Amino acid sequence: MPVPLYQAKAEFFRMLGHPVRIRVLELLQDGPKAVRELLAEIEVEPSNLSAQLAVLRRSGIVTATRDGSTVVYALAGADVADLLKAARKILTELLVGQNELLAQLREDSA
Amino acid sequence: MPVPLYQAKAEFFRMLGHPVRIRVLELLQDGPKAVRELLAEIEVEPSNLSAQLAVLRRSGIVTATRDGSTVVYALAGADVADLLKAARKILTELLVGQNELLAQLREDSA
DNA sequence: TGTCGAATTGAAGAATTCTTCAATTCGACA
DNA sequence: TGTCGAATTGAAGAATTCTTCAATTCGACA
Repeated sequence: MPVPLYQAKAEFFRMLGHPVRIRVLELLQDGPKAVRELLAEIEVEPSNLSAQLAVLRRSGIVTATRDGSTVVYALAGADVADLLKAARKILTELLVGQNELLAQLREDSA
Repeated sequence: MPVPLYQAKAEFFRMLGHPVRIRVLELLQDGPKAVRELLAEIEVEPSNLSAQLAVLRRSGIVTATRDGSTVVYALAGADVADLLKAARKILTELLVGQNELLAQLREDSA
């Protein structure tokens, strides 16, 4: 029983749908990072970060390797940059649209 | 108090994270579609589809216009195709990776 | 105006995801 | 071996999202 493709896609996007996970992926675009480094840049409890890293790991989009007493995460080679760029493009349009709406509302009440 | 960008991004991806919503966006790439047409192609209760369409509408990624007794949805101009293409690319890599893992597991047990 | 079909909405319970805490794993090093 | 720090895990409650039902809106048309 193969998972329908649109369901796999939905799960993929849901995996991206968390602020901490987004920040981790963005940080990893500059290269591998230890958990401690991530912790230093993201305001979140260690156990919470671990949980979010586990979500990313389970999806396969990142890999974790132990290096002495620290664990280093890296993008699993996938081209995350393109995805985030496409997302940013749409998001920009959407936010601009919302601002225009806001502006209209202001005019109406003026 | 502006919404942090990474939170806006996370909300955006969460908005995409539902099978029905993905299918709607894919169908709308071929042009505007009436709700009845969507309903004919997606196996889901009318009220459920409406709820998912409401999520898409609220995000601004689609627009709804009334045409007589039917309502027609369309992409709000945003370049959704690029996004879905980038997502498919990564997803393909991830699924291939999972298959390789599966193959290894089979070997191990052989 | 009255009625019909298309679509949406509100409400409520089910299901999923998040967050936090305490406990555990694992390697480094004395 | 014993202990420390780094990171993860399991569990439990809180929060969010999903699904379904019944009720409502809205235009078309008699």
